Amino acid sequence: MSIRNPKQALYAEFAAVAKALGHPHRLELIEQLAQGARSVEALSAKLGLPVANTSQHLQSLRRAGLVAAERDGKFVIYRLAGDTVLALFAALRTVGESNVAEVDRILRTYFNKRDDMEPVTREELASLMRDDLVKVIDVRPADEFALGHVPGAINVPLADLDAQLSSFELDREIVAYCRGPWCVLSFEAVAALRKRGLRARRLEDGMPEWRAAGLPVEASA
Amino acid sequence: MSIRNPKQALYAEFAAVAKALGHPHRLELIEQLAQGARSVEALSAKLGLPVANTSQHLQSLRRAGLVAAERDGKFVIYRLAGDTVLALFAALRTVGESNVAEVDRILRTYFNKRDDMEPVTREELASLMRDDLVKVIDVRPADEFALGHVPGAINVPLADLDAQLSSFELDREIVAYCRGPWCVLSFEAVAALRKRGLRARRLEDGMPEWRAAGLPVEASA
DNA sequence: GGCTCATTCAATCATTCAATTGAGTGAGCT
DNA sequence: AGCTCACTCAATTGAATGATTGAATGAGCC
Repeated sequence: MSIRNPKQALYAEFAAVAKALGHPHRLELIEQLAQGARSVEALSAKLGLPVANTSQHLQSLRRAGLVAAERDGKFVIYRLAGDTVLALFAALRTVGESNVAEVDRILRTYFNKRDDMEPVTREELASLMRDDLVKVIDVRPADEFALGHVPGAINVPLADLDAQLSSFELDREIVAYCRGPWCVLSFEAVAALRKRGLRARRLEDGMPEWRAAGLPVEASA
Repeated sequence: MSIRNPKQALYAEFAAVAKALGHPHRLELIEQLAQGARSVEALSAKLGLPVANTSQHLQSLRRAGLVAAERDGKFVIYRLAGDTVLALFAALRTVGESNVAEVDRILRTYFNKRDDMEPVTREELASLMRDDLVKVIDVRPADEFALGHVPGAINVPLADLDAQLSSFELDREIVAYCRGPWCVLSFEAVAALRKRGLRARRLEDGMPEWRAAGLPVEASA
């Protein structure tokens, strides 16, 4: 590196942070870590990547200050470096959503974007839950549910939805949530429930945003 | 590209946006465009880069949806694609500031970070100006000042500061501002003014943030 | 100590990126 | 039309990145 003025030095650092976000796998890692801290092995299984590859991506995220790692026995547990990372991720999504035509196309194709899928806001759900007016289902895999979920929610991974249908009362609205704003699972869960004649809506965003909003979180043993 | 599920497709798009931010020159371009729309030539002069290189960086920003371009006679005028871009840039700075040790070191070395340089908030300045209690100086180059500035501010590029010193009343506090939160110019202006016995403070952040906050902006002819 | 397992490191190869150069395009001007 | 000027494109070079492989490290466990 040649001699730089302070501004260039700062911008080089910021660019390094942005560069670390510039790979789909690393964004997926951040999404996963937003659910809770995990080992390299767990993350590599989630993403379906070789462990060495996962490790390298995690290290580049760590060098950029986006995640932190600490050893726990044989495992190395990675976690997000702070709440600002989540805010950055959200800002990135917002820009993509509002400025990239392809993103809009994908959202309209695969998600029934803003059509009949109007989500429940977090505040609305908190209020509905106080009055016990809704049943809340968490459609994420069991391990993510275990790391933290909306208090009182029950875990119904998508594959188990049919099996558990009989336990749903017909007169109570169901609210489904997932990892984040565009987790297909909650869209599919709502679609499936409606097809069976139940009233169902999605929660806006997902678990990390619920937590970031300062709302209560319950963790399993 | 192989067949991807919707999430991977979305994340590939978001990663492309992040990648576009992953180069210091492109961040500088965004900072410049945050002051106002400019031609390729003007931007290349500002950054001190060859025109062709500037053009290519601008094009990669455009492909990512971060800036837009339109032809005006012989010139091609680039501008930011929207307010969300500024929010993303701010989020990136926040992450860098809170998570990257090197950023902290630079800020402490070159800027007197948060020591005796406590900035004036935008709201405070708006109020002080209503009562005509302060003199506001814009220390950016004249061309940036012309694209939009705080109403009533006078343009005093750093080089002209000494020459204009005599016009400053001793009993009125001076508030200096610049391009953004870490534009050295306003730090240096405040330091120089204080050395000469004047009361001076910086405005928090800079012009783009003032504009984004919905405060009034005045443009020169 | 020696074994196992999670993770990291090191080496390799293919791909992509950044900067430079010089040629090409398109709008205005005479 | 022919010229100028602002910008873009295309081709080249060297550097950086990403995926894969297999070997090293380091912490627990026997």
